[in-house]
Amino acid sequence: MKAVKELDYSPNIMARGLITKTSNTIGVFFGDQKNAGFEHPFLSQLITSIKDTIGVVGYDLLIFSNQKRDTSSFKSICYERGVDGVILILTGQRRNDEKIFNLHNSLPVVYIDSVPNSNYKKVNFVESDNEQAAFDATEHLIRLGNRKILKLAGDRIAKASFDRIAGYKRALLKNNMPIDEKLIQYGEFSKEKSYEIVQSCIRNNLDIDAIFTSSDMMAFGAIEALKDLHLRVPDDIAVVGFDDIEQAKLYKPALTTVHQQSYKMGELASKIVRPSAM
Amino acid sequence: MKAVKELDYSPNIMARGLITKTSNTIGVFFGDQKNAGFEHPFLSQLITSIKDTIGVVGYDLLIFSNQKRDTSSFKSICYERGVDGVILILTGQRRNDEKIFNLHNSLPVVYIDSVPNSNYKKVNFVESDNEQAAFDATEHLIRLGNRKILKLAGDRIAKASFDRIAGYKRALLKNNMPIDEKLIQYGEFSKEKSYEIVQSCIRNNLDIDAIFTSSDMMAFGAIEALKDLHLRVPDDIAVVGFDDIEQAKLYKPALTTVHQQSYKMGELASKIVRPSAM
DNA sequence: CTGAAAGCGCTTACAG
DNA sequence: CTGAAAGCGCTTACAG
Repeated sequence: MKAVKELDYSPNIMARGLITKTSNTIGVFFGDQKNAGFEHPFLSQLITSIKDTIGVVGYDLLIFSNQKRDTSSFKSICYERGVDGVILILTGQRRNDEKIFNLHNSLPVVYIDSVPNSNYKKVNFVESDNEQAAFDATEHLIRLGNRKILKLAGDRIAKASFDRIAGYKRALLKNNMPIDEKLIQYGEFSKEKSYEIVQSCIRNNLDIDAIFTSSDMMAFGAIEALKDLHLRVPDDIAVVGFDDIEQAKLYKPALTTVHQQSYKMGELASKIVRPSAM
Repeated sequence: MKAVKELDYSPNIMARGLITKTSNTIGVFFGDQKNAGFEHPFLSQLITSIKDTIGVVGYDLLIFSNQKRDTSSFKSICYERGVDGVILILTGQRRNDEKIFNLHNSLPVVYIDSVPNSNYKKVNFVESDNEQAAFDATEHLIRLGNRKILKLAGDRIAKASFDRIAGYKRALLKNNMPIDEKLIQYGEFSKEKSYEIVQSCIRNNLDIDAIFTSSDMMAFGAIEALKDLHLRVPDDIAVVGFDDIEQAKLYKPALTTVHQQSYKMGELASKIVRPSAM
């Protein structure tokens, strides 16, 4: 131990990993689209929480960023880097079933808020109760007297997207309101895309009195579009977001939104991926 | 190659690394204090940009999160994980010279916005021209007629902190204004700490007409404190921030602030740490 | 050009 | 209990 100190020695984890088949590393796959980078506050909070939670029990965090191997399956990428578990946060990203194939039976896997709809019965995942949350948010808008609520949904892939639409529909049905498919648009969780959709809806005289978006960033895009068209929020058109990111509080007037416990979600995912250690 | 496809084979990077002494991995040390996590938009943009830049040339990103080895030196941590280069983003964090000792001559190292003041002549670092930026911002406040400008500085360690104070001082001197050390306070880049400082300054009747903070988050803390004391911004007290994070734009009225090109900084740091590959 | 051997720095049985 | 050997999955010289 004296020599260890003197030489500032520490064991080479690669050599150790060759034997023990462990690396004390948790891998994370992160959306690679613009709207799904760390800049998104909800996602960066997830990462912070994962980093902290696994750090306490001795793990480092590997972010898969290498774009030169985009044809490999997630399974082989995980094997290649020898991670002990993997967390998938693929919000807003095209999911390729081929890439995910076989991943689940080779190491601990958990999705956060982005389990593919076709797959969610077979895998671990952490998410908010999106259906109920969307139901509550929509009812809130209805109680305020709104009747023509535009649902600015996420993508057509993730369970979270579908569930938020389902909650919206359930609230309409419960209040004996018709479901108009033209009032359901897909903003891909993108502020810019949402801006465009709202601009085009208003310009095409779509009759709406409120907008319920599937993320706060989408809500900001929607509000910007409304303002640019000289519509007042919420007087002319009410807007409700989803996520409750920091900006929602700072925004004046503060954005009405659905809170997601991002820190807790990251923590829980970390514990699922390393059940023994935590 | 047919077998490779069929078996979904990919080489074990640990075994390969044992021979080649490379891992196609860039390590990142990140501040571990509350105010320096990914939740800080400036920092999460840096990480996004590093992730993207190194990803294009085939690298993954290792975030050192393991808290169980906090006594090791950075050098031994890097050796242990076999990273090919390391980026240090230690804003707002106590820097321990012992930990950094010897790191610089064992692998490519670059600091972002956080080089220890005692060390900055010997190492690579990427930063804004903080002195000039602080000078410009302070002059802006002076031109608006402000005479008693509180400098809400960062910490007492980082070069960026000192440089922003230096720029502030130079602007005062150039305009024949006295430098009052009581008007320089350290907010540790923290919103909460800044809130407290401003509260206590005002309660103690410190005579100020403007505040120049060293980060936007600190500016938000300052503004919150002023509002809670029923002071108007900017009518009673003007506030200028630093960073130009997304929130600064969304805030109403928009926060006056100094722009930092965070994406470019991350990109540049990535290129320095892997000069051959980019 | 092909194929077997040596060796990277560890851990884990195993022999002494 | 101590110490040498085998082996993890690769790469790189080297022999054939």
